[in-house]
Amino acid sequence: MSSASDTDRLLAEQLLRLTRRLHRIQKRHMEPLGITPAQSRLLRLVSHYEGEQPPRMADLAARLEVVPRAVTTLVDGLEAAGCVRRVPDPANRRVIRIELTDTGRATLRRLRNARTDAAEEILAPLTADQREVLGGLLNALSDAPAERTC
Amino acid sequence: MSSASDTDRLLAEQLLRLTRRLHRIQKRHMEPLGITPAQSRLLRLVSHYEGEQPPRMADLAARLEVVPRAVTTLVDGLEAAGCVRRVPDPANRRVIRIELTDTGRATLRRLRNARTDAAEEILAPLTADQREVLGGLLNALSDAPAERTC
DNA sequence: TATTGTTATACTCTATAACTATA
DNA sequence: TATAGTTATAGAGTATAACAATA
Repeated sequence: MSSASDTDRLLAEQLLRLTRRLHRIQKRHMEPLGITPAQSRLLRLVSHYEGEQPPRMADLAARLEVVPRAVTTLVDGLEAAGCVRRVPDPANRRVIRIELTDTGRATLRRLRNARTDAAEEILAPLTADQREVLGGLLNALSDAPAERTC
Repeated sequence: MSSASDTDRLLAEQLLRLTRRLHRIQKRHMEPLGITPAQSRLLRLVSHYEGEQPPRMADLAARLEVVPRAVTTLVDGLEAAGCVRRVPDPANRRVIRIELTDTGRATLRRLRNARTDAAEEILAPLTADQREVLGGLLNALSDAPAERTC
């Protein structure tokens, strides 16, 4: 006997278990680049602004769904690695804009392979069709529409 | 233009983003019970041994896919909350077995609602059919067969 | 007074390494 | 010598609260 809420709890549990594995795998693939998974997400987010005005700290926090304080630490790390630059906004001197550096762009290219390898490793058991179905379901589950990769 | 590896990277990303949300939601639902999500997982795992011999620390670590040291802290917390008991194994005095207490069983019952609510909250956008498909895919993705809930 | 980002602090989760007590 | 669990330590990720600078 199993009810619908049994299934739902199990689903949530499997989701978390799977993601713990994915996180471990990503970390392992990214370690040689000196970038943590959270820094990688932030770096890619910054790259999405290329061509527009660079994002503010607050923009990044909102898009990552974390508090601004969390972004400070991530940017500290990326700035120390030379991947981004803090640039004060002349129009509003409270605002700091985060610019991608050439090093950052190079790191992103190397990161792409690491992320691909990690994704392949976790998704290996699924066929291309199944991956598409999974993508559709995950899309339906997120409030916001999917972010563009690369 | 998007390649298969684009899709895969995006999928991994969505998975992690979704799970960060789920983790936040679970935490919020469990906070009133004084139990963290990781403690909740351990507590449920211990309950799966009811009727058999209680699990050793090493068993729990293996099943949770973490190092034994991580289990020590979780059991510390659950023991302080009165949910489990450390019982030395008389047959092998290096071994410690983790027994569920009545308080632990009561907490599990209350936890069940919290976990259901959290799961419903995150799965709300999906129909029952979609949830079933998702469950199948997640099952295919895990090496080990799905753990029993409850 | 409200906004932006920071310093200060803390907690969860997990890891590695070295140690203790058994076996 | 190998095993089971611990103490000690560290680091990633995230949070809240108080604060400085600016608007």
